[in-house]
Amino acid sequence: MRRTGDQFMVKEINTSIVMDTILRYHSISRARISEITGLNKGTVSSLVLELINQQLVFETGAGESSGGRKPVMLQFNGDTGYVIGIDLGVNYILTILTNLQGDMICEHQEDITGLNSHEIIPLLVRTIGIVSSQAPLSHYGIVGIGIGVPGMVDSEGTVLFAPNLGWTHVDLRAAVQVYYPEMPIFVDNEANMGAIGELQYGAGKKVANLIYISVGIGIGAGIILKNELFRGTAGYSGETGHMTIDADGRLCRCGNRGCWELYASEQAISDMGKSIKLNGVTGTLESYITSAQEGQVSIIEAFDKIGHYLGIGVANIINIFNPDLVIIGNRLTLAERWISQSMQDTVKKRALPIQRQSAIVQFSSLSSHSTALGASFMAVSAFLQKSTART
Amino acid sequence: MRRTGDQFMVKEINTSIVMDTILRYHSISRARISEITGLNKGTVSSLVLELINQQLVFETGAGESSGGRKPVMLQFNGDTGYVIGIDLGVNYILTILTNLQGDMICEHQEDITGLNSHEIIPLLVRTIGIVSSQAPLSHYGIVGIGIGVPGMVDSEGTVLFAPNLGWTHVDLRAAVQVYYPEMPIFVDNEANMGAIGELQYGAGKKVANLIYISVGIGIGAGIILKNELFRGTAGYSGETGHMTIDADGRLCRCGNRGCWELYASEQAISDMGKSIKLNGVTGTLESYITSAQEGQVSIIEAFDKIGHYLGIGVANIINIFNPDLVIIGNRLTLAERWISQSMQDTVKKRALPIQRQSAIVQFSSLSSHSTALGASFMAVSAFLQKSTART
DNA sequence: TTAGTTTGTACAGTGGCTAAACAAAGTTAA
DNA sequence: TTAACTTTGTTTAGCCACTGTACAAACTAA
Repeated sequence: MRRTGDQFMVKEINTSIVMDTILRYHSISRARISEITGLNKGTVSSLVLELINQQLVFETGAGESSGGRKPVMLQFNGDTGYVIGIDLGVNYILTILTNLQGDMICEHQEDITGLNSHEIIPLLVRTIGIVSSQAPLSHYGIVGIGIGVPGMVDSEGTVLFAPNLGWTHVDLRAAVQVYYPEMPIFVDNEANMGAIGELQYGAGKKVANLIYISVGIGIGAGIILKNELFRGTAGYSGETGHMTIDADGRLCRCGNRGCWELYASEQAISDMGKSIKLNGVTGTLESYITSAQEGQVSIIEAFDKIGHYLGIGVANIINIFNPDLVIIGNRLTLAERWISQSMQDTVKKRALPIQRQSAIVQFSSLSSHSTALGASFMAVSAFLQKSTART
Repeated sequence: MRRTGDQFMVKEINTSIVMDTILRYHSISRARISEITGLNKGTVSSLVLELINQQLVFETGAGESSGGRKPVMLQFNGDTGYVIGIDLGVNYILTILTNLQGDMICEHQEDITGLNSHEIIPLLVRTIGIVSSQAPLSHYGIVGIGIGVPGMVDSEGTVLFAPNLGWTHVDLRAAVQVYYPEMPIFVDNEANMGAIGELQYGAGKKVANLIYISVGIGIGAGIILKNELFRGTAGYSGETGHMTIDADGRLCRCGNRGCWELYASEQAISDMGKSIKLNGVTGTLESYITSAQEGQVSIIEAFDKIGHYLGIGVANIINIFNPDLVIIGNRLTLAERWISQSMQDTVKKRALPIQRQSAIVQFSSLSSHSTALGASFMAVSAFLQKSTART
């Protein structure tokens, strides 16, 4: 049943409050923490002492006096440990190393075009080794690995279905765990990781309800509600790409008709491209962007149309969730310049007036790093939770 | 900032766990509660003693022995207080009186067709008086009032916009509070109340993620995620009726095109009815149902179509949320017989296979009482929370 | 120098929890 | 019938994290 309350729970809650306060204010004294949180000065002192002993917090010296004894300033010790975040894309692996504050130390990218899972996983493990070796010496070392995958992932870290990788039932967590038996490893959908990345380090820093829409070959969404990832009953929420926006529309490979991703994804621009008279365009998103930069009108109009359809789905999401923020991420952000205007116009036209007032729609501010950063934060979060739990 | 942990919080949490356990098992001994919850026997004893002193729980006598001393069975004292739940509909007020377990003691309905807010509110207050007078003598008496309204409601209980009532900015809570100055009063959207009603007393009793779709003149949704109502950032979530399901569809009064409620609501059936050759049909939902009962094919086909479009939106919601359960409520449930089949067929076709496995779609099991019961539960919930809080 | 302010620690007291002991009340079987 | 065992619910001692208060240390300002 539910966890019962006892003194350890109280301490855990309060330690976490103290920690969050230090993180939020960056540099703060014990006295201020006590004031802000409402915790007794003595309580704060004793909790901070433990955090210092764990090397999670350190004293940076005296701060400015406001007419009395100078405060001793505290800071989170971001470099006491490091984590690895991996964005396993359709044709690339992006592996990054960050400290506990999300500062990126190094990154490494590999092309995986045409490889199958038996080739990809060893390569992925190799990238972990490469960035690990770049980690500065620290008290805790590497404390966790997060991996974002373009497909459905169950709670055990098994990739159930990743159509664009051609994977079904690949137990990715276990496969990596073999190489790092003691390491906490977190595998989740790429859109969920992206949503967390934006919430923690991107545009959604001070926001409670955020929908991250990952627009690549298909469309997926990471849903953050009340500051928490919402995964759905079985972990399959956010399949917004298969939301019907045209009841009698084109047939989708999912069996449904008029799915959003048929009209507003990388796939959609390719489909449009085929029917446009091309001059030297090869069919990749990048090639269409080049054409648009060169001023080819038919391509620019195609992007405009994509933006319109993107806006229809975004407006639906706003009407359903009433979020603070909708963030468009993943590959299609490359075409922001040609998509943004028509998308925003359509959202303005289609979302209810009362929703528009509060909801903001924007493109990812972390560009191509949302997923990797989110994945790394999963590991950070688990590490801090474990650290502040019962001693 | 966040609430800090202290011994009172621990007690509150554990009291609430004990209370929930008693409610769930209906009749249970202290020893079993201790076993189930993991709380120490002494802790359970002392918490139960307080609940008994507050008359929230009582001992019903000895239970069956399992080879030792007979246990003393405990039960929740549902009749220690009563609450009022009100479903303010477009042309009716349904006011019910329930005990703290949701058992309905009496109900009262009034027709409000053609009345404005200055006439409706006094009438609503009068219905409160009528059902109040039916309340049996109890220790706490009437402990709260909940009201469900067909429109957007802010956190202060002001009805911001209720198009079908013709209300804008009516401070309903304050208006009722005048008559009952000390009474806790909760005003919320009718779909939110319905969702809570189904979660507590209806089909969604053992479910974490439930979407209640209220299909009346328009469509609204109450969203329960992780056992909690999700209201959105400003409280305007669930405006699913204005989700686009046909990108180039008909114009809606909201300014958008192809809104779901144009195709799958009471309004939709009326619109269809106009273009059907009628024999004696007057244009109300009831009249169409009568025609369908009489076997008029064009009407039956119209309902079938409504079911199809209802299914499209439901499939979208399933793909987005991955819920345990979707419940269709409000007026259109009257036509369940003619709508259900085509709706279920469409959902089966349109929701992703993996979602279908877990999600169930059904019509309300509380029929027309979901909203009133949900409203009454809001009051029960607040009362119990207050009672188990710090003494 | 002195008075006042601010910071952080020390210490007693509170209260809710746990573990263990125990009394009461039952069953089971020789 | 009696003895041994089980189960229930209360009591008691001890633990631990919190709070409030007192206080020393360190600083500002007049």
